[in-house]
Amino acid sequence: MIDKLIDDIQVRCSNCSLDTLCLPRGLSEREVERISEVIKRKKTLQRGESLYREGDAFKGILAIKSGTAKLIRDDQHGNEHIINILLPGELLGFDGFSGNRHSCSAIALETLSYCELPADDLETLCLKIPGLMREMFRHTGEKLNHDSQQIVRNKRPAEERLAAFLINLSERFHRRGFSSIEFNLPLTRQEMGNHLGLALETVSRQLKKFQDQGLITVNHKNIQIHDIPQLKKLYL
Amino acid sequence: MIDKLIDDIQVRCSNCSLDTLCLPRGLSEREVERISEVIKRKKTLQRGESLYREGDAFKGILAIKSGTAKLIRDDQHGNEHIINILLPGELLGFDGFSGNRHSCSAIALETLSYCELPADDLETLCLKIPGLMREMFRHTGEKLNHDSQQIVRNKRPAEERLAAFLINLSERFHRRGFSSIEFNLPLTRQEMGNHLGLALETVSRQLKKFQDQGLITVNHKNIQIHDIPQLKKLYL
DNA sequence: CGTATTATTGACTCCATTCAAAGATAGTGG
DNA sequence: CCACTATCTTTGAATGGAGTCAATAATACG
Repeated sequence: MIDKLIDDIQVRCSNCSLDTLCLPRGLSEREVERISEVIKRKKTLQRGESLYREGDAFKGILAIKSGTAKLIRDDQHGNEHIINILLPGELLGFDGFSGNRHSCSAIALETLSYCELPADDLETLCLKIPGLMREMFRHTGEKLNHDSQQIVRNKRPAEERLAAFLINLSERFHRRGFSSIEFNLPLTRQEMGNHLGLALETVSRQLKKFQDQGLITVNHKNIQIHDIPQLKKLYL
Repeated sequence: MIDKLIDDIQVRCSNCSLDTLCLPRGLSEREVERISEVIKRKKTLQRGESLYREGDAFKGILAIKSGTAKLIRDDQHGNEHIINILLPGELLGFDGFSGNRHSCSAIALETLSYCELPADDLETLCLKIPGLMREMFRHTGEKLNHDSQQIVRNKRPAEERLAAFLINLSERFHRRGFSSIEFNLPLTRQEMGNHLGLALETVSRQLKKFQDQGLITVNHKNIQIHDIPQLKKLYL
């Protein structure tokens, strides 16, 4: 009973600490109020549990509230390919837009809570709230840009890919109020490899090389970045 | 004067031979009539001319009427990366959805004619024609799927990438009423390399290998596919 | 017909993968 | 609390696929 009340309060986007990052970012106060009425707070997941699986029916656009997730596709050889990493305030589910079936799976990388803008309401809501439609288009556009950027980046040498990945994480953590120079990788070496198109050994060796060069300090999943400009130089 | 009349007639989607492939595919007859009123027929382009350039303001969603185009991003080293190839009836421009600026350039690969659904009308039209909004979402979803598929495929060996590329072209030509076993590549070896993340020499060698294996016959840009199932086996 | 672009082919090189083994960490249950 | 196991990470050595360099050939174009 109390839990339900708390949920009702927390799910209001205007009370959410992520309102400057998440869907509300591009919406007016009134518009946020209206989408708040249909946004559903979903149950918390543990590492390894899925937000949705490839082939699932599209149920709605999701927003990470806390924790991180990976967006993956499995190939015919049983290898996992990580298309993207999702941080709090980021949206996912757009891969379900075509054919109303998801073409990717979304898996929690750690304890994760999230919200859902149900598919049923999405269309009606877009008609009533033009700002929402614009935001949906903008977000899909950003996803497209991310993917094409990824296609380009994956052709570069291991050193550049990893440098770009670290800086990208750093900047995204920073925008969420975390430190940009010290954070924990939400991924294993294997997963970083899957994301960057490298063998896990290559990731390990490359991290060590950055450390030997004094650019970073690696301690298992903990990363300290000492020289952001130098790291950026490697791929810019 | 006469030209203008012809244009007015041709631009009506219901009279267009591509109406089963292009935007009209997912729309009712009435809906097609309504979008026809705002669709603009654009002037014909020659090889190398651009439909839009990276950084350009988003002006609308485009549809290829005849000819082919490439969607590219240039990296910091002046290398061109081909994100996608566009055939008649296919839509492009979605990379302009975020920030109202294009993040890619679209360049004609041969003489090309195309239509435009202007950005100004897009939003109002989506509000009036729910089917159009659904179609826009579906198309962006398909673009996302294509890109993530590309990310996965680009990690595979050269042989698989090229086989998949040839079969993909074959099937898309087929859907447009062309032969699936004989067609002209709209790309140079260099461009195929740029698309598949390979050196042009690798493309050339790999094509020769397929030919030596009796899978295809290559004659400059002309390709004859002799054994589609075997070619598919290489990557499935 | 000459020039520029595009394609083929060979030889060499190198970056990243693969294979292999050892070391470290976290989680589990006795 | 510690042993035990599974998972993850590091490091080395060898291999190989594709890139680079270079020269030639073929084609398209003005």
